[in-house]
Amino acid sequence: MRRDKLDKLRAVGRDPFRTNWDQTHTSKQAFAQFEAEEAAFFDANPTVKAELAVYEAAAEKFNAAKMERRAKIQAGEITQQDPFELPEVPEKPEVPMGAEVSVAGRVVMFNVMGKASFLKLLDRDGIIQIYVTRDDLPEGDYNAFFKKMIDLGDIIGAKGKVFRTSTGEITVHITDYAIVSKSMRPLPEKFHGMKDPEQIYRQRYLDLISNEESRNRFRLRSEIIKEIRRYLWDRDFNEVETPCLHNVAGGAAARPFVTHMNALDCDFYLRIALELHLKRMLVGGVDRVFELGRVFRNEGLSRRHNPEFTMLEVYQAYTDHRGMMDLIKGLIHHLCENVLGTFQIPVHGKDEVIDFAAPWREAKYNDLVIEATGDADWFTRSREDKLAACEKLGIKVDPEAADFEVTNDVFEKLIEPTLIQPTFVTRIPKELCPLAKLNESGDGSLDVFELCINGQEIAPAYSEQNDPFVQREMFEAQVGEETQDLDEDFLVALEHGMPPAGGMGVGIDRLVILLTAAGNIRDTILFPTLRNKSSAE
RNA sequence: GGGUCGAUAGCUCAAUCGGUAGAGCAGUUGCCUUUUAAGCAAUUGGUUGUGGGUUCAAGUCCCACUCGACCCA
Repeated sequence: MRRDKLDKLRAVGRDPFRTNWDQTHTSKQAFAQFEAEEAAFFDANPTVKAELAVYEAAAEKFNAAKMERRAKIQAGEITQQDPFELPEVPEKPEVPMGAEVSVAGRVVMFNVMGKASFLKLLDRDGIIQIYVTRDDLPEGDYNAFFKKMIDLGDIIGAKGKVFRTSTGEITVHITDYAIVSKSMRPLPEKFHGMKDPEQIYRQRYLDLISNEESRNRFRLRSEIIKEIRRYLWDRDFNEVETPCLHNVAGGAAARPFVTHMNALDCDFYLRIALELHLKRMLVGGVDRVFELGRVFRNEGLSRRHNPEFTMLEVYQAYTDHRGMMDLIKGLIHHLCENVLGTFQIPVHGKDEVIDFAAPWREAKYNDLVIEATGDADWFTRSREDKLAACEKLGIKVDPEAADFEVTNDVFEKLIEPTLIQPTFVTRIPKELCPLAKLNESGDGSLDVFELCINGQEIAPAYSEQNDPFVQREMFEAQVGEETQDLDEDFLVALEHGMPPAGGMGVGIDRLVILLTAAGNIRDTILFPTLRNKSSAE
């Protein structure tokens, strides 16, 4: 269909896919410039400002009456032909037009009103309206080309002076334009936007064009990442990039993806964590180090899990998990202040608000379990008694699960979902993590915390294990459970001496879910993992 | 992996008990020089996810498959 238009455009020497357009202003920049010009004019002409206020009040009444009439027509109470009176509106006081701007963007609205038209262009900052009349364009252009050749979805450039319409919208009154890139396919429905989740993920660009909420969320994600970097750089952390292809998939308990390298004829694992390489950096003397990178876990998909996700890991020498508490609290406060402009974040789908400004709770793992089970002697009971107790509590547990796994099921199913406000869960049992230092108390708990917010784990942090002998023992205990291979190279690194350090991992996607009140990890990942679908049409 | 629900025009959605597949937006053709989901008039658009079955008759009932959503493991 639209191919015909390509030929017609080319026939008169207009390239439907131009190489450039000189965009001098984005929508936001044009608004800012005009508002400044307008303010300067009002300062010099205070009477006009007063007259304009009178006019705007009248215009508002006029528009309200018009809307009311339209609503009545829609409801069938009156018809288009019924007589009607609209309130009088005084002559609009003259405000000079602003300077000329050149804008560009995708046409997302096109109202032709006879010899004049309104269009809206979507650019990287938002949406700006342009206005054109027949007489502003070269003879014949408006009827033969402007109205005929521009479709919703085309990318156009437009040049003209800025003004404010009678309804108060800042608009560019254009005198020159060009179709910069013709769209061959129609846009999604303009009012409802794109709804089908599958299509949103597969064709995210259409979602971004038609859904402002989605656009805003991904802009926020970008700003969050920018501010995380700034926060860490300001505190003298070095950003590094370590390999994605690992010989041993270590640093976490997760099933890895396996891939094959032809040149060396050997298998590699896609990394499941950043930890072991970043600790090698500590050994190498990079005392403050972080990496923001993708990790891959070959596990299920859910509202909270995508097989590839973005992780921040931070390591700081000469501190411990307590230092990490200050760091993550400071980081989230920084994001609240510099990105969101608020410390209170609503929870998606719930009538609840997370208050980051209030003091953050700190609770020991064991205390939380005792509180949730109502059993002060929980930890001295046998595995069988615990299993029986779980049944009473309505928690499904694998009957083969080890003692600590039964308890951890209680934690994950009964406690974690209730931790909505920021909570540092400390003193986690040593079986759950082989890479942290044991607490001095000798009770088998670790000097670690798990920061839980909105019922999910956001950031685990450790006082990092730097004793190579203890580390080896703890690895060997884990390898038996087939979750991790033993990373001999890492142990050799530790044997060279690693400074005492605090380390932390932050799931960026989950953080973004939290901070943007999204309901699903897939709303925070541009192109979430989906099954291949051959009929991509 | 298990359960529940879903897939109808480019998009958002209808279609009663199994009986001629419709509407709005988008598109096309007109009218309209400050519109705001603009309006008015006309008009195009479909192998109802795929494959099979039951039936005089299937978008609708049955079976299998594909893709997805939600919940569970």
